[in-house]
Amino acid sequence: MNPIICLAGPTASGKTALAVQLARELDGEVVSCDSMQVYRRMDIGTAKPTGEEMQGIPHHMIDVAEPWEDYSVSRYCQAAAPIVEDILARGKTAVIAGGTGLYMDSLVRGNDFAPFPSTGVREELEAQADALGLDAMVARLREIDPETADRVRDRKRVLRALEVYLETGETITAHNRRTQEQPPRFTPLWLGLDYENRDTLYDRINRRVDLMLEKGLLEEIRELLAGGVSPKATSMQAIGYKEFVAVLEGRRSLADAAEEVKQSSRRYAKRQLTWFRRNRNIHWLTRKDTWEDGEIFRLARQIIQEIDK
RNA sequence: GCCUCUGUAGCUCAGUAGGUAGAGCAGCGGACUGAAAAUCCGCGUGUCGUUGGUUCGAUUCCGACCGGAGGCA
Repeated sequence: MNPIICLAGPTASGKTALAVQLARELDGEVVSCDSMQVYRRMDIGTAKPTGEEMQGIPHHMIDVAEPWEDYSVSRYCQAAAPIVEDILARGKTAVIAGGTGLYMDSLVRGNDFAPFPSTGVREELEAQADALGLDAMVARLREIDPETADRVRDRKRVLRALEVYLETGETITAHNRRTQEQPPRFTPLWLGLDYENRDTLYDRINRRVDLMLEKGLLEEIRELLAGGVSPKATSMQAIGYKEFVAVLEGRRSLADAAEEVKQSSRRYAKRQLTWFRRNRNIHWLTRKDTWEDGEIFRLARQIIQEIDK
């Protein structure tokens, strides 16, 4: 029996409930894999599991950062990997569940990240990009790392690739190749959650946004801002936060913002599915509209048992 | 009841002097190695209301009908 289960899926697909059910069944603990649930006091808008929903199952990697900090993949992996090891050492099952594909893949593969640039390097590159234009930066990248220059065209990645080279003297292509040659850190059993009909998932997302507002999302955001969190902080770029900050500042109507949150969440779900679809190891649990709660769990259990044989 | 306007993509609309059509938004697909709930790339998905007529050919012209909006009564 594989003591590591990765449970992937788009937002609002039911990961939280299934993760807890699996952990109960398999004597496990949940390791959250969510780039926004790491922040404390961002509870409603990130759909963080409540104490009741956790049903006594230990949950890790939730509330591990302050909302004014800039969290990152590497920080996540550094903290989560030892936790997974520890769960295994205690003879329990680690249920790694969440929707942040980059974090999950990086944790499992044991990705090594090029160091953060020394102060000023990123700012300098940003300034150059502003002055010379993105094309000029791509041209510069092409001289040192043509592979990345051909593949990548968005500003963030072009600048990051340059930054890594300037800082380490190694191209990001070489760095990635080197880390990918390493054997993966963990070899989990992969499960993916999806709905047979996209519209069903979208309905759930829409309803959940309304529910968040009813639970007091606006008040939660008000308190975060009052507590000194800048609207520019990474945490405030989360869907359901950045839009409602504008409402609190009187710059847009609640109805208008709520619509955008729903739409952004739907697009986000689509991007998550795109990310996970390319993972050929995932056993997809496709939920049909007619299914009742519990059926998805029975399917998951059945798949786990079959693989075990 | 009569008159006028209107009906084209999921929505708002453009267009074809007759040769089966295109924008925005929505949607769909993809990429992704220290911001990833971020960032970026690609793709029109269509009984042109219905039905007759004219025509080699009708979404386009003509008639009728159906739906919508407004006006007169």
